[in-house]
Amino acid sequence: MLETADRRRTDTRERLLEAAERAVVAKGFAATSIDELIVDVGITKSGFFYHFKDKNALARALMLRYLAQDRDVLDGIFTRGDELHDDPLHGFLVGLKLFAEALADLPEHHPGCLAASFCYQDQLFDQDIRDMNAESILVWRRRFRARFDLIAEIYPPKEKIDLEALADMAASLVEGALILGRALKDATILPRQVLLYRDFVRAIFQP
Amino acid sequence: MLETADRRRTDTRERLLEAAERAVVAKGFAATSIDELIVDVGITKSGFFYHFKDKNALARALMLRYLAQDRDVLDGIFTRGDELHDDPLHGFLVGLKLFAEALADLPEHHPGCLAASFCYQDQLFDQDIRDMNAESILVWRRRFRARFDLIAEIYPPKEKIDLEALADMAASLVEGALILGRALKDATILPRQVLLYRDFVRAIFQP
DNA sequence: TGTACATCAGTGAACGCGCGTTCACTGATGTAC
DNA sequence: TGTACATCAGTGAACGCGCGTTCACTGATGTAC
Repeated sequence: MLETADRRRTDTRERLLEAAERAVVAKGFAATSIDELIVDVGITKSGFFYHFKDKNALARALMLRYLAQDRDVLDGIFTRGDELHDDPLHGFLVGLKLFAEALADLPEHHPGCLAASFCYQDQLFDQDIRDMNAESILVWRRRFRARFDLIAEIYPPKEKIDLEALADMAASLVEGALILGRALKDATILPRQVLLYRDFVRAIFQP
Repeated sequence: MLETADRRRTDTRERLLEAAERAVVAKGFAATSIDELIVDVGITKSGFFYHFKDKNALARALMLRYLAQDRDVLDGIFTRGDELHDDPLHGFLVGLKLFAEALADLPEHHPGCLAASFCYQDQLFDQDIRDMNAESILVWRRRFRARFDLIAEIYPPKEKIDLEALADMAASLVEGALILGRALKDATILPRQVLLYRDFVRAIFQP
Protein backbone atom coordinates (compact mmCIF):
# COMPACT_ATOMS: atom_id res chain seq x y z
CA MET A 1 0.00 0.00 0.00
CA LEU A 2 1.15 3.51 -0.73
CA GLU A 3 -0.01 4.63 2.68
CA THR A 4 2.22 2.29 4.58
CA ALA A 5 5.08 2.80 2.16
CA ASP A 6 4.83 6.53 2.83
CA ARG A 7 4.42 6.32 6.54
CA ARG A 8 8.15 6.63 7.09
CA ARG A 9 8.55 9.47 4.65
CA THR A 10 8.87 12.77 6.49
CA ASP A 11 8.45 16.21 5.01
CA THR A 12 11.97 17.18 6.00
CA ARG A 13 13.17 17.37 2.41
CA GLU A 14 10.29 19.62 1.45
CA ARG A 15 10.91 21.88 4.43
CA LEU A 16 14.58 22.10 3.46
CA LEU A 17 13.55 23.20 -0.02
CA GLU A 18 11.17 25.81 1.34
CA ALA A 19 13.78 27.26 3.67
CA ALA A 20 16.32 27.18 0.85
CA GLU A 21 14.09 29.01 -1.60
CA ARG A 22 13.38 31.75 0.92
CA ALA A 23 17.08 32.15 1.69
CA VAL A 24 18.24 31.96 -1.94
CA VAL A 25 15.79 34.60 -3.08
CA ALA A 26 16.80 36.82 -0.17
CA LYS A 27 20.56 36.64 -0.44
CA GLY A 28 21.59 34.34 -3.25
CA PHE A 29 22.61 30.71 -3.51
CA ALA A 30 26.28 31.14 -2.62
CA ALA A 31 25.47 33.08 0.54
CA THR A 32 22.89 30.52 1.63
CA SER A 33 24.67 28.11 3.96
CA ILE A 34 23.63 24.58 4.68
CA ASP A 35 24.05 25.41 8.37
CA GLU A 36 21.28 27.97 8.37
CA LEU A 37 18.90 25.64 6.55
CA ILE A 38 19.35 22.81 9.04
CA VAL A 39 18.82 25.20 11.94
CA ASP A 40 15.56 26.30 10.29
CA VAL A 41 14.44 22.72 9.80
CA GLY A 42 15.87 21.29 13.01
CA ILE A 43 18.16 18.51 11.81
CA THR A 44 21.92 18.06 11.75
CA LYS A 45 24.21 18.70 8.83
CA SER A 46 24.55 15.02 8.04
CA GLY A 47 20.78 14.91 7.81
CA PHE A 48 20.99 17.42 5.01
CA PHE A 49 23.43 15.24 3.11
CA TYR A 50 21.09 12.33 3.47
CA HIS A 51 18.54 14.25 1.37
CA PHE A 52 20.94 15.94 -1.07
CA LYS A 53 24.25 14.46 -2.16
CA ASP A 54 25.82 17.92 -2.34
CA LYS A 55 24.84 21.58 -2.50
CA ASN A 56 24.47 21.42 -6.26
CA ALA A 57 21.77 18.77 -5.88
CA LEU A 58 19.88 21.24 -3.72
CA ALA A 59 20.02 23.81 -6.53
CA ARG A 60 18.74 21.26 -9.00
CA ALA A 61 15.88 20.24 -6.72
CA LEU A 62 14.98 23.88 -6.14
CA MET A 63 14.80 24.48 -9.87
CA LEU A 64 12.64 21.40 -10.48
CA ARG A 65 10.27 22.41 -7.72
CA TYR A 66 10.11 25.93 -9.09
CA LEU A 67 9.34 24.73 -12.62
CA ALA A 68 6.44 22.61 -11.40
CA GLN A 69 4.98 25.29 -9.14
CA ASP A 70 5.25 27.94 -11.82
CA ARG A 71 3.47 25.78 -14.34
CA ASP A 72 0.69 24.93 -11.88
CA VAL A 73 0.07 28.55 -10.94
CA LEU A 74 -0.11 29.72 -14.55
CA ASP A 75 -2.30 26.77 -15.52
CA GLY A 76 -4.71 27.44 -12.69
CA ILE A 77 -5.13 31.12 -13.39
CA PHE A 78 -5.48 31.07 -17.16
CA THR A 79 -7.67 27.98 -17.19
CA ARG A 80 -9.95 29.83 -14.81
CA GLY A 81 -9.94 32.84 -17.13
CA ASP A 82 -11.01 30.71 -20.07
CA GLU A 83 -13.75 29.12 -18.01
CA LEU A 84 -15.18 32.55 -17.34
CA HIS A 85 -15.12 33.64 -20.98
CA ASP A 86 -15.37 31.66 -24.20
CA ASP A 87 -13.53 34.07 -26.45
CA PRO A 88 -9.72 33.53 -26.48
CA LEU A 89 -8.99 37.26 -26.21
CA HIS A 90 -11.42 37.99 -23.43
CA GLY A 91 -10.66 34.77 -21.60
CA PHE A 92 -7.03 35.83 -21.66
CA LEU A 93 -7.84 39.34 -20.47
CA VAL A 94 -9.83 37.87 -17.59
CA GLY A 95 -6.86 35.62 -16.85
CA LEU A 96 -4.54 38.63 -16.69
CA LYS A 97 -6.97 40.33 -14.32
CA LEU A 98 -7.02 37.25 -12.10
CA PHE A 99 -3.24 37.12 -12.29
CA ALA A 100 -2.90 40.73 -11.17
CA GLU A 101 -5.27 40.08 -8.29
CA ALA A 102 -3.39 36.97 -7.22
CA LEU A 103 -0.12 38.93 -7.26
CA ALA A 104 -1.65 41.77 -5.24
CA ASP A 105 -2.77 39.31 -2.57
CA LEU A 106 0.60 37.64 -2.12
CA PRO A 107 1.27 37.24 1.59
CA GLU A 108 4.96 38.05 1.37
CA HIS A 109 5.62 41.71 0.96
CA HIS A 110 8.59 41.52 -1.33
CA PRO A 111 8.61 38.24 -3.15
CA GLY A 112 11.20 37.23 -5.63
CA CYS A 113 11.70 34.81 -8.44
CA LEU A 114 14.08 31.89 -8.29
CA ALA A 115 14.73 32.06 -12.03
CA ALA A 116 15.94 35.64 -11.74
CA SER A 117 18.07 34.84 -8.72
CA PHE A 118 19.69 31.88 -10.47
CA CYS A 119 20.11 33.89 -13.65
CA TYR A 120 22.32 36.41 -11.86
CA GLN A 121 24.45 33.63 -10.43
CA ASP A 122 24.51 31.27 -13.37
CA GLN A 123 28.29 30.85 -13.28
CA LEU A 124 27.80 28.89 -10.06
CA PHE A 125 25.75 26.18 -11.73
CA ASP A 126 26.35 23.55 -14.35
CA GLN A 127 24.82 23.62 -17.80
CA ASP A 128 22.05 21.33 -16.70
CA ILE A 129 20.63 23.85 -14.25
CA ARG A 130 21.10 26.74 -16.66
CA ASP A 131 19.07 24.78 -19.20
CA MET A 132 16.28 24.30 -16.71
CA ASN A 133 16.31 28.00 -16.02
CA ALA A 134 16.02 28.78 -19.72
CA GLU A 135 13.18 26.29 -19.91
CA SER A 136 11.33 28.13 -17.15
CA ILE A 137 11.37 31.23 -19.35
CA LEU A 138 10.43 29.34 -22.49
CA VAL A 139 7.35 28.00 -20.74
CA TRP A 140 6.07 31.56 -20.51
CA ARG A 141 7.04 32.40 -24.08
CA ARG A 142 5.30 29.36 -25.54
CA ARG A 143 2.21 29.77 -23.44
CA PHE A 144 1.64 33.42 -24.30
CA ARG A 145 2.77 33.09 -27.90
CA ALA A 146 0.30 30.27 -28.57
CA ARG A 147 -2.47 32.33 -27.09
CA PHE A 148 -1.60 35.39 -29.18
CA ASP A 149 -1.57 33.32 -32.36
CA LEU A 150 -5.04 32.10 -31.44
CA ILE A 151 -6.29 35.59 -30.70
CA ALA A 152 -4.73 37.07 -33.84
CA GLU A 153 -6.77 34.71 -36.00
CA ILE A 154 -9.98 36.18 -34.66
CA TYR A 155 -8.77 39.71 -34.02
CA PRO A 156 -6.07 40.41 -36.60
CA PRO A 157 -4.06 43.39 -35.34
CA LYS A 158 -4.12 46.49 -37.52
CA GLU A 159 -0.37 47.02 -37.49
CA LYS A 160 2.41 44.48 -37.74
CA ILE A 161 3.34 43.42 -34.25
CA ASP A 162 6.23 41.34 -32.92
CA LEU A 163 4.13 38.63 -31.28
CA GLU A 164 7.11 36.81 -29.85
CA ALA A 165 8.27 39.98 -28.14
CA LEU A 166 4.73 40.57 -26.91
CA ALA A 167 4.76 37.09 -25.43
CA ASP A 168 8.18 37.66 -23.81
CA MET A 169 6.89 40.94 -22.46
CA ALA A 170 4.81 39.06 -19.90
CA ALA A 171 7.80 37.37 -18.31
CA SER A 172 9.95 40.49 -18.70
CA LEU A 173 7.43 42.67 -16.92
CA VAL A 174 6.90 40.22 -14.10
CA GLU A 175 10.62 39.67 -13.56
CA GLY A 176 11.34 43.38 -13.77
CA ALA A 177 8.44 44.41 -11.58
CA LEU A 178 9.52 41.92 -8.92
CA ILE A 179 12.88 43.66 -8.85
CA LEU A 180 11.33 47.12 -8.63
CA GLY A 181 8.89 45.97 -5.99
CA ARG A 182 11.68 44.60 -3.86
CA ALA A 183 14.03 47.52 -4.30
CA LEU A 184 11.31 50.05 -3.50
CA LYS A 185 9.47 47.82 -1.01
CA ASP A 186 6.24 48.47 -2.88
CA ALA A 187 3.96 45.49 -3.41
CA THR A 188 1.63 47.40 -5.75
CA ILE A 189 4.17 47.70 -8.55
CA LEU A 190 3.85 44.12 -9.76
CA PRO A 191 0.03 43.96 -10.12
CA ARG A 192 -0.03 47.40 -11.70
CA GLN A 193 2.47 46.33 -14.34
CA VAL A 194 0.35 43.29 -15.15
CA LEU A 195 -2.72 45.48 -15.55
CA LEU A 196 -0.80 47.82 -17.82
CA TYR A 197 0.28 44.84 -19.90
CA ARG A 198 -3.38 43.86 -20.09
CA ASP A 199 -4.25 47.32 -21.40
CA PHE A 200 -1.55 46.99 -24.03
CA VAL A 201 -2.74 43.56 -25.18
CA ARG A 202 -6.32 44.76 -25.45
CA ALA A 203 -5.29 47.87 -27.35
CA ILE A 204 -3.37 45.78 -29.85
CA PHE A 205 -6.12 43.31 -30.67
CA GLN A 206 -9.17 45.47 -30.06
CA PRO A 207 -8.36 49.14 -30.65
CA MET B 1 48.91 71.21 -10.42
CA LEU B 2 46.34 68.50 -10.85
CA GLU B 3 48.58 66.76 -13.36
CA THR B 4 51.43 66.25 -10.96
CA ALA B 5 49.10 65.50 -8.08
CA ASP B 6 47.57 62.75 -10.18
CA ARG B 7 50.80 61.36 -11.49
CA ARG B 8 51.02 58.88 -8.64
CA ARG B 9 47.40 57.89 -8.92
CA THR B 10 47.12 54.58 -10.75
CA ASP B 11 43.98 53.17 -12.28
CA THR B 12 44.20 50.06 -10.10
CA ARG B 13 41.10 50.95 -8.11
CA GLU B 14 39.08 51.47 -11.28
CA ARG B 15 40.29 48.18 -12.71
CA LEU B 16 39.31 46.44 -9.50
CA LEU B 17 35.81 47.90 -9.83
CA GLU B 18 35.54 46.78 -13.44
CA ALA B 19 36.62 43.25 -12.66
CA ALA B 20 34.28 43.21 -9.65
CA GLU B 21 31.26 44.35 -11.65
CA ARG B 22 31.84 41.68 -14.28
CA ALA B 23 32.19 38.98 -11.64
CA VAL B 24 29.27 40.16 -9.50
CA VAL B 25 26.89 40.27 -12.44
CA ALA B 26 28.07 36.81 -13.52
CA LYS B 27 27.88 34.97 -10.21
CA GLY B 28 26.80 37.31 -7.46
CA PHE B 29 28.58 39.32 -4.80
CA ALA B 30 29.01 36.56 -2.24
CA ALA B 31 30.58 34.21 -4.77
CA THR B 32 32.97 36.88 -6.02
CA SER B 33 36.21 36.45 -4.11
CA ILE B 34 38.79 39.12 -3.53
CA ASP B 35 41.38 36.58 -4.68
CA GLU B 36 39.99 36.37 -8.18
CA LEU B 37 39.82 40.16 -8.49
CA ILE B 38 43.45 40.68 -7.54
CA VAL B 39 44.55 37.97 -9.98
CA ASP B 40 42.63 39.83 -12.71
CA VAL B 41 44.22 43.12 -11.81
CA GLY B 42 47.68 41.81 -10.90
CA ILE B 43 48.17 42.98 -7.32
CA THR B 44 48.31 41.20 -3.97
CA LYS B 45 45.49 40.88 -1.51
CA SER B 46 46.89 43.57 0.74
CA GLY B 47 46.81 45.86 -2.26
CA PHE B 48 43.08 45.34 -2.43
CA PHE B 49 42.66 46.37 1.19
CA TYR B 50 44.64 49.51 0.53
CA HIS B 51 41.86 50.60 -1.87
CA PHE B 52 38.85 49.23 0.04
CA LYS B 53 38.72 48.92 3.81
CA ASP B 54 36.62 45.75 3.52
CA LYS B 55 34.47 43.87 1.04
CA ASN B 56 31.45 45.95 1.93
CA ALA B 57 33.28 49.09 0.83
CA LEU B 58 33.72 47.42 -2.56
CA ALA B 59 29.96 46.92 -2.80
CA ARG B 60 29.35 50.55 -1.94
CA ALA B 61 31.84 51.76 -4.51
CA LEU B 62 30.32 49.48 -7.16
CA MET B 63 26.89 50.93 -6.47
CA LEU B 64 28.14 54.54 -6.63
CA ARG B 65 29.90 53.86 -9.90
CA TYR B 66 26.80 52.19 -11.28
CA LEU B 67 24.55 55.10 -10.31
CA ALA B 68 26.80 57.59 -12.07
CA GLN B 69 27.21 55.50 -15.23
CA ASP B 70 23.50 54.79 -15.44
CA ARG B 71 22.64 58.48 -15.15
CA ASP B 72 25.19 59.43 -17.79
CA VAL B 73 23.96 56.85 -20.29
CA LEU B 74 20.32 57.84 -19.90
CA ASP B 75 21.18 61.53 -20.05
CA GLY B 76 23.19 61.08 -23.22
CA ILE B 77 20.55 59.13 -25.09
CA PHE B 78 17.46 61.13 -24.22
CA THR B 79 19.19 64.47 -24.57
CA ARG B 80 20.17 63.38 -28.07
CA GLY B 81 16.56 62.39 -28.76
CA ASP B 82 15.34 65.82 -27.76
CA GLU B 83 17.97 67.51 -29.92
CA LEU B 84 16.63 65.62 -32.92
CA HIS B 85 13.00 66.55 -32.28
CA ASP B 86 11.43 69.56 -30.57
CA ASP B 87 8.18 67.92 -29.52
CA PRO B 88 8.41 66.19 -26.10
CA LEU B 89 6.55 63.10 -27.31
CA HIS B 90 8.48 62.65 -30.51
CA GLY B 91 11.79 63.57 -28.93
CA PHE B 92 11.08 60.84 -26.37
CA LEU B 93 10.14 58.33 -29.06
CA VAL B 94 13.37 59.09 -30.89
CA GLY B 95 15.20 58.63 -27.59
CA LEU B 96 13.62 55.21 -27.12
CA LYS B 97 14.68 54.28 -30.64
CA LEU B 98 18.24 55.35 -29.92
CA PHE B 99 18.09 53.44 -26.66
CA ALA B 100 17.01 50.25 -28.41
CA GLU B 101 19.81 50.67 -30.94
CA ALA B 102 22.38 51.25 -28.23
CA LEU B 103 21.21 48.10 -26.44
CA ALA B 104 21.33 46.07 -29.64
CA ASP B 105 24.94 47.15 -30.21
CA LEU B 106 26.20 46.19 -26.78
CA PRO B 107 29.50 44.37 -27.14
CA GLU B 108 28.83 41.85 -24.39
CA HIS B 109 26.44 39.18 -25.43
CA HIS B 110 24.59 38.70 -22.19
CA PRO B 111 24.93 41.82 -20.10
CA GLY B 112 23.37 42.23 -16.72
CA CYS B 113 22.39 44.91 -14.33
CA LEU B 114 24.09 45.51 -11.01
CA ALA B 115 20.88 46.78 -9.44
CA ALA B 116 19.11 43.52 -10.22
CA SER B 117 22.03 41.47 -8.97
CA PHE B 118 22.21 43.41 -5.70
CA CYS B 119 18.44 43.29 -5.36
CA TYR B 120 18.47 39.51 -5.24
CA GLN B 121 21.18 39.54 -2.59
CA ASP B 122 20.06 42.50 -0.56
CA GLN B 123 20.31 40.67 2.75
CA LEU B 124 24.07 40.77 2.31
CA PHE B 125 24.24 44.53 2.37
CA ASP B 126 23.52 47.24 4.91
CA GLN B 127 20.63 49.68 4.64
CA ASP B 128 22.88 52.26 3.06
CA ILE B 129 23.52 50.15 -0.02
CA ARG B 130 19.90 49.06 -0.27
CA ASP B 131 18.93 52.72 -0.27
CA MET B 132 21.31 53.43 -3.12
CA ASN B 133 19.81 50.55 -5.04
CA ALA B 134 16.30 51.92 -4.52
CA GLU B 135 17.57 55.29 -5.66
CA SER B 136 18.87 53.76 -8.89
CA ILE B 137 15.32 52.65 -9.65
CA LEU B 138 13.76 55.96 -8.58
CA VAL B 139 16.02 57.77 -11.04
CA TRP B 140 14.24 55.93 -13.83
CA ARG B 141 10.80 56.48 -12.35
CA ARG B 142 11.30 60.23 -11.91
CA ARG B 143 12.86 60.67 -15.33
CA PHE B 144 10.11 58.91 -17.25
CA ARG B 145 7.29 60.19 -15.08
CA ALA B 146 8.35 63.81 -15.59
CA ARG B 147 8.47 63.25 -19.31
CA PHE B 148 5.02 61.66 -19.41
CA ASP B 149 3.53 64.57 -17.44
CA LEU B 150 5.02 66.88 -20.02
CA ILE B 151 3.71 64.83 -22.92
CA ALA B 152 0.26 64.44 -21.38
CA GLU B 153 -0.19 68.21 -21.30
CA ILE B 154 0.15 68.35 -25.07
CA TYR B 155 -1.31 64.96 -25.91
CA PRO B 156 -3.88 64.18 -23.23
CA PRO B 157 -4.51 60.43 -23.34
CA LYS B 158 -8.07 59.37 -24.20
CA GLU B 159 -8.39 56.93 -21.36
CA LYS B 160 -7.22 57.22 -17.77
CA ILE B 161 -3.74 55.78 -17.53
CA ASP B 162 -1.52 54.99 -14.56
CA LEU B 163 1.39 57.22 -15.53
CA GLU B 164 3.55 56.14 -12.62
CA ALA B 165 3.18 52.51 -13.67
CA LEU B 166 3.91 53.51 -17.26
CA ALA B 167 7.09 55.18 -16.04
CA ASP B 168 8.07 52.13 -13.96
CA MET B 169 7.38 49.96 -16.98
CA ALA B 170 10.58 51.20 -18.60
CA ALA B 171 12.81 49.95 -15.81
CA SER B 172 10.71 46.80 -15.36
CA LEU B 173 11.01 45.88 -19.01
CA VAL B 174 14.73 46.52 -19.16
CA GLU B 175 15.43 44.57 -15.97
CA GLY B 176 13.19 41.73 -17.04
CA ALA B 177 14.47 41.61 -20.60
CA LEU B 178 18.04 41.46 -19.33
CA ILE B 179 17.09 38.37 -17.38
CA LEU B 180 15.37 36.76 -20.36
CA GLY B 181 18.23 37.68 -22.64
CA ARG B 182 20.72 36.05 -20.31
CA ALA B 183 18.68 32.96 -19.61
CA LEU B 184 17.97 32.36 -23.30
CA LYS B 185 21.31 33.76 -24.53
CA ASP B 186 19.45 35.97 -26.95
CA ALA B 187 20.71 39.53 -27.28
CA THR B 188 17.73 40.63 -29.41
CA ILE B 189 15.20 40.32 -26.60
CA LEU B 190 16.20 43.51 -24.82
CA PRO B 191 16.04 45.92 -27.80
CA ARG B 192 12.81 44.35 -28.99
CA GLN B 193 11.17 44.91 -25.62
CA VAL B 194 12.22 48.55 -25.71
CA LEU B 195 10.72 48.96 -29.17
CA LEU B 196 7.50 47.35 -27.98
CA TYR B 197 7.42 49.77 -25.07
CA ARG B 198 7.86 52.56 -27.59
CA ASP B 199 4.85 51.30 -29.55
CA PHE B 200 2.82 51.26 -26.37
CA VAL B 201 3.78 54.81 -25.38
CA ARG B 202 2.96 56.09 -28.84
CA ALA B 203 -0.38 54.30 -28.88
CA ILE B 204 -1.31 55.85 -25.55
CA PHE B 205 -0.55 59.45 -26.42
CA GLN B 206 -1.21 59.38 -30.14
CA PRO B 207 -3.77 56.71 -31.00
C1' DT C 1 3.04 -15.06 15.00
C1' DG C 2 7.93 -14.51 15.76
C1' DT C 3 12.35 -13.60 14.08
C1' DA C 4 16.12 -11.97 10.91
C1' DC C 5 17.31 -8.77 7.97
C1' DA C 6 16.87 -4.35 5.16
C1' DT C 7 15.85 0.27 4.64
C1' DC C 8 14.86 4.96 6.19
C1' DA C 9 16.01 9.07 8.25
C1' DG C 10 18.84 10.57 10.34
C1' DT C 11 23.42 11.58 14.37
C1' DG C 12 28.24 13.06 15.77
C1' DA C 13 32.78 13.98 15.07
C1' DA C 14 36.31 15.25 12.19
C1' DC C 15 38.66 17.41 8.19
C1' DG C 16 40.67 20.63 5.12
C1' DC C 17 40.39 24.44 2.32
C1' DG C 18 39.22 29.04 0.89
C1' DC C 19 37.89 33.14 2.45
C1' DG C 20 38.08 37.95 4.45
C1' DT C 21 40.98 40.48 7.41
C1' DT C 22 45.17 42.27 9.96
C1' DC C 23 49.69 44.04 10.60
C1' DA C 24 54.34 45.31 10.15
C1' DC C 25 56.92 46.69 6.54
C1' DT C 26 58.76 48.95 1.80
C1' DG C 27 60.29 51.45 -2.33
C1' DA C 28 58.95 55.19 -5.27
C1' DT C 29 57.25 59.65 -5.63
C1' DG C 30 56.01 64.29 -3.78
C1' DT C 31 56.65 68.42 -0.58
C1' DA C 32 58.76 71.90 2.84
C1' DC C 33 62.53 74.39 4.01
C1' DT D 1 69.91 72.76 -4.91
C1' DG D 2 70.10 69.29 -1.28
C1' DT D 3 68.06 67.05 2.44
C1' DA D 4 64.38 65.36 5.72
C1' DC D 5 60.14 63.92 6.02
C1' DA D 6 55.36 62.51 4.39
C1' DT D 7 52.40 60.16 1.50
C1' DC D 8 51.10 56.77 -2.01
C1' DA D 9 50.48 52.33 -3.58
C1' DG D 10 51.36 48.75 -2.56
C1' DT D 11 54.05 43.59 -0.46
C1' DG D 12 54.34 39.23 2.43
C1' DA D 13 53.14 36.41 5.98
C1' DA D 14 49.99 34.91 9.17
C1' DC D 15 45.43 33.99 11.28
C1' DG D 16 41.05 32.10 12.35
C1' DC D 17 36.60 30.98 11.17
C1' DG D 18 32.89 29.15 8.45
C1' DC D 19 31.92 26.34 4.94
C1' DG D 20 30.92 22.01 2.27
C1' DT D 21 31.90 17.29 2.60
C1' DT D 22 32.94 12.52 4.47
C1' DC D 23 32.41 8.50 7.21
C1' DA D 24 31.26 5.25 10.63
C1' DC D 25 27.43 4.56 13.22
C1' DT D 26 22.23 4.23 15.11
C1' DG D 27 17.35 3.66 16.44
C1' DA D 28 12.86 3.20 14.42
C1' DT D 29 10.10 1.30 11.01
C1' DG D 30 9.07 -2.05 7.26
C1' DT D 31 9.41 -6.74 4.85
C1' DA D 32 10.30 -11.91 3.92
C1' DC D 33 9.82 -16.25 5.55
